[in-house]
Amino acid sequence: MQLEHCLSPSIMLSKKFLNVSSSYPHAGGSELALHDHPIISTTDNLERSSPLKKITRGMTNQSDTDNFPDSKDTPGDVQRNKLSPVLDGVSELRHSFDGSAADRYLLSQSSQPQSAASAPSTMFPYPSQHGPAHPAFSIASPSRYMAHHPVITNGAYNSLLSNSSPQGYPTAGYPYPQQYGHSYQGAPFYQFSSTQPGLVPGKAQVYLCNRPLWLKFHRHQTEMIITKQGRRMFPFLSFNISGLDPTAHYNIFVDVILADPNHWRFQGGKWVPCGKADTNVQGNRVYMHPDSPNTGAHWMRQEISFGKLKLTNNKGASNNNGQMVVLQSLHKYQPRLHVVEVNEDGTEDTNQPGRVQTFTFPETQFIAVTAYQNTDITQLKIDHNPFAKGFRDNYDTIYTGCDMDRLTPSPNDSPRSQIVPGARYAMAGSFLQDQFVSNYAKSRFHPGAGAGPGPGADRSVPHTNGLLSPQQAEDPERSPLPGAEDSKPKDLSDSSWIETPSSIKSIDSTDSGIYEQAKRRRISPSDTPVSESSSPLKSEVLTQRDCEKTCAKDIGYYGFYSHS
DNA sequence: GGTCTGACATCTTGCAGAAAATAA
DNA sequence: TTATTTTCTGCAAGATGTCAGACC
Repeated sequence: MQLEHCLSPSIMLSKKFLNVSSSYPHAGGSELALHDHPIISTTDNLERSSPLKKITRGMTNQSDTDNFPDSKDTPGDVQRNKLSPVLDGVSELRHSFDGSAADRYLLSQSSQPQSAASAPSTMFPYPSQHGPAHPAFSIASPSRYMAHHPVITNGAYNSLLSNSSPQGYPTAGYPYPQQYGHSYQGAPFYQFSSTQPGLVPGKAQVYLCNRPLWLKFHRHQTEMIITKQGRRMFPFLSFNISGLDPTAHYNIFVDVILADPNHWRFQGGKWVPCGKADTNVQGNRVYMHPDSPNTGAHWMRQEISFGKLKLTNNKGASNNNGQMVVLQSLHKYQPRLHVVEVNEDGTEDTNQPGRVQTFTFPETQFIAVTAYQNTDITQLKIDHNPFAKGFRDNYDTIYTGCDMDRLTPSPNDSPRSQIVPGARYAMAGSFLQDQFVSNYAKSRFHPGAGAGPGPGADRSVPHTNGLLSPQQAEDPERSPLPGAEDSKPKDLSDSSWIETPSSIKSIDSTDSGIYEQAKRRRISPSDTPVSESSSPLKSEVLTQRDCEKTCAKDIGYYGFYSHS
């Protein structure tokens, strides 16, 4: 076997990148109205004559099992998909509870429009846009459209970012070269209209599945650790796609490009630009989904997760198996999703235009770091990443009981728990649970039980329109279930999370606010000591214990999960 | 002084094999 | 009763943030 065939397509793609100097493209496309949420998506008809495609299939398929078991068509997946219509039946209720959880289950194309209309719009499609606006990527000839260190410049949405950023980092003022796909319409299921400028009916729509979690981090300016051996992203990129031709074949991959031309530094508790970014760094910037190439039906059937994607600062990592993306510390990056229609054998069809679609989600921007700078980010990581559970304070004494409860296997609880056999796994947290489900589970835990912010209160980021200012993001539609309103769940969390404006709290939280408070007090230098007697922690513990008793008896609790 | 690196403790994940349950 | 499937258990590998020290 030729050595070249052993390489990941992403590696080979990156090789093409290396031959091109970086630039700051300014395509200057027309910018659509930008309302509540900016959409940055491009689709380009690019060159298509890639020899790479010919080797894609074999290599990626080979890595399917090893690298991406979650994306396979496991029985659990099938089961999950079968459940979708049923889950849709309670989607409206879930939206009342928790937008992130609803996101998860509203992915089904059969989702009910009426539900969507009343939903807090935590997830909505980002339709691709067609036209040579942003330097979208082409499998066939990536170098032509993207340098190895391409930069997307900050534009309209960054004004929103800067407005919403607690650090107030200056990000605006850089003309965005991309066209915006469409403006946010306020509904999670945006229907294409051929009359809309810049949109092409029948083209793919992409949902950022774990958008609420991304927004939480984005509020504080997401940081991603990069190490020599590679560090996984958290949150990781996870998408759902619709609008593909079920029978056509597609390659789906992610690349990471510079989000702005600055070198960043964490100073005075906030990120500030400091000099120019080094755009000459070479290395792999593309991560091909192991399932690629595959049919549109395959991609649309299941979540497309990039949980195994690793970030590294090791330039020599380019010759790994393509699992690692080489970045530079203290630079801001923007991941992008690319959907490329290919022939059944994985080769590109050179005769048809419009087969490359690129999607950019501003909330997934992050600054690469070798050590966390912002303690808020650290805390969010600890709170939401199951692997970091060991760093959660009071986990054993406070959290275990509720954790057990909230993860009690339920038919609908977690797609993940359906995939993994055994109660042990159902009980255990997982990325998916943490990213999508535990919010939901927490809602279960406090179905109007007046549980306060404990597990179920969110202290940081609203899930409605995460790029909005906290004031904007206050979701009037986020009405709790009857009873939850009476509980005034915000009260305690408001008092416990000092740094975070109360207005951006939501009931969407992956984890307990209890230990979050404890840790926040411990870590945050700006925190003021809270006397034990008056600590909300104690009251929350009591509340939580009460909840443990009541939840088990709560008929509504089970009814909420009942399919019938 | 800022940034990077590697060791560390803790936890999750994934796999293999055993045990239990079910079907033929 | 036997074969197959499902569930459970144990363990190694891997992922996490922290911390101290090295590097620039």
